[in-house]
Amino acid sequence: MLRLTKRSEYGLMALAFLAAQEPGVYTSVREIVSRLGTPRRLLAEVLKALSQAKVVEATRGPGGGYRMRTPAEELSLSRVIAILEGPVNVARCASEDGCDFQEICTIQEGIAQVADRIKRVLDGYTLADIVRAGSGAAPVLDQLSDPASHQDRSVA
Amino acid sequence: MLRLTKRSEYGLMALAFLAAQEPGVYTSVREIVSRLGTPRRLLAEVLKALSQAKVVEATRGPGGGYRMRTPAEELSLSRVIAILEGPVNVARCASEDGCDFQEICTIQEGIAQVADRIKRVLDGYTLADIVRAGSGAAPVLDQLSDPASHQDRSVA
DNA sequence: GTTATTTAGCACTCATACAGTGCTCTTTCA
DNA sequence: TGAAAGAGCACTGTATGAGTGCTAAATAAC
Ligand code: SF4
Ligand code: SF4
Repeated sequence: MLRLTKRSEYGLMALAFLAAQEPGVYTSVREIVSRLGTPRRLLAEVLKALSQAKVVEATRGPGGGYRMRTPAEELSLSRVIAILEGPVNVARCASEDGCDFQEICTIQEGIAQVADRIKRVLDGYTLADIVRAGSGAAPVLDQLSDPASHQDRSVA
Repeated sequence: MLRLTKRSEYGLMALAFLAAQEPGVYTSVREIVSRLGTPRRLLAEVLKALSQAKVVEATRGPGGGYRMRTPAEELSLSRVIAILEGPVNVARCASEDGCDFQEICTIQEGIAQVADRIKRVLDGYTLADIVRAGSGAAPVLDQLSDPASHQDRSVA
């Protein structure tokens, strides 16, 4: 359906929250959930995955919890998605499970291009960008990836 | 999983095939399937949907089938996807079913931006572009939607 | 060192969307 | 009149997504 999963969204919300905390301090799942209102256990699963991927780090016991490990400016959206729901493959032939039509498929190249462009968008957005957008500082990016611009080039 | 459904892919393959036929002639599902190797009934469903959406037109009876109705140059990828699997909504809060977190969500704006950019990519690609890419005419679009370019603007 | 707190690990269940199929009806041409 | 082809309807199986329960291991405080 070409939609982000809740795992990704919960993960991003939690990361945005963690990134806004005082650097170095640990925040427990309990507290994060009390702010976000997400299902407790599910967010725990998500944070565990992010921890294993070294995006955040954890400490157990009283006063324990999670804190950022990768700077928000260096954490791309595609990275988060890849951790939480697997690698982004708009075209199934690019994924490991492949596609039965690869031999005869005439749209393969075209779809691959589209997939690549979408991948670039996801690669280009960092957690910092996501957070910043919510703070009113709406960046101007409308002249980028103009809907029609690539046609002008390719037809020539 | 952020992936195109088979409906969309089958649809695009069929459209690419139809667009390559002699203008005006009708091609039956039977014949299309014999070339593409897709499940017969499923492709029929897909083409029916495309027909109802006025993208292709159909004639029944012997010698009947489908032919293009919307020119390949005017048929965007997002249009095809919308017909075959519903409107593209990378962020669920933008869709009709909404999201429970909209009130407190800090990533809403950021995600909306990402979703918008992805939507633009899909809007910008036409069936003609998809077909053309397979014909060796690989357009240069690498300097578009540069992964880092929007950061430079937004930080300033 | 016992206890409370908190993450780690494991293994499920339930809901939804995707993929694919069967059968009948209507239209159309020979 | 009969064969060909799309239109309509309703259904089944499978995969993925969403969410939960329980136990073990680590850590800090008492
Ligand atoms: S592009 Fe062609 S080959 Fe690649 S997944 Fe889609 S259908 Fe299969
Ligand atoms: S962005 Fe925030 S509000 Fe929109 S869908 Fe994702 S979580 Fe819900």
